[in-house]
Amino acid sequence: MNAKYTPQQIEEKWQRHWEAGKTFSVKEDSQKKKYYLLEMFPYPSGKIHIGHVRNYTIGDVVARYKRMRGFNVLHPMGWDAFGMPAENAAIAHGIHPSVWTNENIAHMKKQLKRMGFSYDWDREISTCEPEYYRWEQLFFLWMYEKDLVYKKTSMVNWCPDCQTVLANEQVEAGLCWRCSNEVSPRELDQWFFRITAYVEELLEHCDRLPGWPDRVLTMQKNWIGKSHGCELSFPMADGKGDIKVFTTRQDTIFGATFMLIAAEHPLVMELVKGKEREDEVREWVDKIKKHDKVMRISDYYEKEGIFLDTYCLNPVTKNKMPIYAANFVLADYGTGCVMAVPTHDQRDFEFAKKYNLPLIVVIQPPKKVLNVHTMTEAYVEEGILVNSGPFNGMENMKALDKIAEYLESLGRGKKTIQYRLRDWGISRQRYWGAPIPVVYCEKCGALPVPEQDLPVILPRDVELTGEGGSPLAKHESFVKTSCPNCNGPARRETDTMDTFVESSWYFDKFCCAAFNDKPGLDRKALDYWMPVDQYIGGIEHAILHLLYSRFFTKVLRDFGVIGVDEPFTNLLTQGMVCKETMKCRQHGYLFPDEAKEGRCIHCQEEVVIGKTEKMSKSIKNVVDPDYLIERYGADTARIFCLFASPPEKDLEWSDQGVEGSYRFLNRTWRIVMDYLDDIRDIAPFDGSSVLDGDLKNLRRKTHQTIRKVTRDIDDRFHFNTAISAVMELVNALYQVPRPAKEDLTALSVIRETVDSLMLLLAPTVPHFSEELWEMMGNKVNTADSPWPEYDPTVATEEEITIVIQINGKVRGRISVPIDEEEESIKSLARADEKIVKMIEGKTVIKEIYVPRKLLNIVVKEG
RNA sequence: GCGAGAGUGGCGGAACUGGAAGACGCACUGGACUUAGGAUCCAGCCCGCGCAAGCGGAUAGGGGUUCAAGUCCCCUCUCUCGCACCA
Repeated sequence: MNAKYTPQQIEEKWQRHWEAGKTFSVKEDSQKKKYYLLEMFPYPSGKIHIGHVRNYTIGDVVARYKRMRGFNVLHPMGWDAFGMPAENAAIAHGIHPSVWTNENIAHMKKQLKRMGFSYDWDREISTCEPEYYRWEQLFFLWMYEKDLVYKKTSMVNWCPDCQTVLANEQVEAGLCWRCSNEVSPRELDQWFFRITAYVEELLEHCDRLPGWPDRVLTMQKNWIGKSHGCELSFPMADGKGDIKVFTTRQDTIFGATFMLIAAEHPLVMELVKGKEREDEVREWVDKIKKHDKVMRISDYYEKEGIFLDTYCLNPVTKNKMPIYAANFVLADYGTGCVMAVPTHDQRDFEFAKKYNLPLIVVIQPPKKVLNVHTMTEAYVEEGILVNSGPFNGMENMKALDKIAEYLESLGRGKKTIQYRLRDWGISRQRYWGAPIPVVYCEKCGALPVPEQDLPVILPRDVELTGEGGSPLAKHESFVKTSCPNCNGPARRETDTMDTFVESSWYFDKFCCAAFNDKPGLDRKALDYWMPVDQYIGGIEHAILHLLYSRFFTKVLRDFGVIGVDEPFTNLLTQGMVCKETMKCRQHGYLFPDEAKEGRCIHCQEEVVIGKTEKMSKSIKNVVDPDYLIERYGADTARIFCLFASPPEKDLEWSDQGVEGSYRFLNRTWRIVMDYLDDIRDIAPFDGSSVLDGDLKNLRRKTHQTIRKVTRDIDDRFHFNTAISAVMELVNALYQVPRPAKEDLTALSVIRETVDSLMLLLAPTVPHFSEELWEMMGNKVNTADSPWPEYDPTVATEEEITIVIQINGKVRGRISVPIDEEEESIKSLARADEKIVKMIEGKTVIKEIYVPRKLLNIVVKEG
């Protein structure tokens, strides 16, 4: 008899069972309702960390639950296998990135299997294989044809540490998203995906994603950054041409007194060409260009500019406006030129003060009067227009449209929309990525690789030195090729694609992993499985990955490859796993096992407990999943991750909490084992006889628990409260006096409770549940059993407590049958000794009765 | 600066649409069983006064709406996250 709970043995047994029986492999089945559950696939960095454990446990519970509810569940797993760490490891240790990556994949796969996740491993994909990335090269060609791919020379974000370009989305406050080093500008030839072609749809569809957290949608909307405004043109004072600006504040046009141009803008040098100041301006521009982006956005640099010895005219006031180049104007937003209204824009105000430029107030606030001589900051609130010709006296916000129309009638402007979103630069000067399928011919220029020549396979035999630049550029047999147009000598593109390209369509590939005909995606399979019903991953991908995936889905839809507009119907962003940090004065940060009884194991110095932060190797506050599995088993790790906090919140790791979860499993195991011999051959209670007392209560509690757990999982993924409900049921089972062996009715009620417990726990602690379930003599595994149903009649309480309030304060409680009439409750309350005393001598103004909850008697003195 | 979210016992967290604040777990305290237990089972556990039944207070702080507010509204404070010279 297996009396003791030994997770290690049980877990291996069931994992073998699932693998041998291919329990979780799925096929399209038009008879069954599909459910596609996806967790963000991992980068194979080497080992699974607790963040993965949490993410995948949440997903696994939902997948297993939906399966028990009768859905045809697709729950795949794969590897986001291209990326820089592989290349860095190659440079540091002389291992080829593919070897490093594949070894990591093998190890992490083993770890995932040890967690008991219900993946369909037949669909495993690895994005670094040509069978995968060849299709994205094909999509690239199609996009090229549709003008959704283009090349341009541009200032790019260059990370000197990673030796590569970063997309705008990958620069965080001027720092590289990966290595946190400063990003500097650099001029490079880059390939771009025209994500801006879909900007309006990407924005509009945000409102069609009710299953996404508001936070993520807001972040996406802000990132897209739609602004309504005007494009205005200001004639040059010398009559030669004009300068165009974008503004959202055309209401302030009468106050525009000077013009600003981004320092990097080509117009700057054009305007001073041949003038006395040309050299001075060039020097200044060069200086500004050298400033790091990170410095320019901080307050470190003051606003500064340089006069270009040129004027334009304000189209409505006809005033002469001096033109300056300025360091704070963005070259790639709007037209790169800005009309400056110093009275109503703080930046322009500071600039005007510094260079002694004229101010004109055009908006007066409601309560005070602005004076250009005494103003200390720009007035940016709403007000009444002044000094604005025909618009004087209007509210500035209401004048926006009128002024736009007026400027339009003058032929000086038109309403436009600007977006913050820029196109997605995908060129990376790295080796370990998908080659961009392009060749350069001396005669014919840049040409896409013909479709029949795909895939462009990433060669294996390269030398990785870490000296910068792509190693592919030095690989002669890769680089040298012939022009598809003239057959003359040509060179291949040696940049590779941003790895976010692979993760923008992997969820499609999972639907048809084995499908290898053009275009690599099987429309029939996609039509069955897509969209993903539930996507789960970290909030850190709220913009990057999720926006790119949405874009790619729309592109593939327009190619007819897929039939959905949006890839992910519901999105859950799980919180981070945090833990307190520990420090020793001599040895710095300590790993958990470097501290024993509050002392450092190296020097016996007392350990200082630091603040709780996201688990990270660099501050050593990590927990090794392997250790957890060995010590407690995967089921304990799983249930703890779910129980400690709701999934969208951060989880604070607690070793004692893990112990508590382990204790709960042991406690449950013990009571089931205790009853095992008596209930193994007994069928669950079928409702054919009338129960009372403890048994009736236990059965009610059982059905209530089924109801609670079902709702908690279904409605809101609150696994923590679902688990606490199950704990209550176990506690209730312990409270029931042990029935006699002959009391078959009692034992059948116990059996019903134990069966329900195992089924309710099956998605959370699958090995544990399967083992006990099997021991109880069940023939069909929990994984293949239907989710338990509750009987609402059984779950309903018979006696309820009605709270009696006087003036909103709880003054008593009475116990009544569930269907007690309002009138009789009122008279019961009035008869209550305590209540009588409290309302004596007072006037009852009214009584508020909330059915089955409370009675509030409102009284007043006298 | 702009935007979003959060603030509840010693701790993690419950409280669904306004209706018993603190479920469940951890920690702690006591008891039982034990040679022993850091195993297990049972019980107690927001704060103040009280032997007690009870009374009063309490959901960051202040105000409001309501018969009734952790929940709705307004103001203030604190923290977290995202964007950040986007004209």
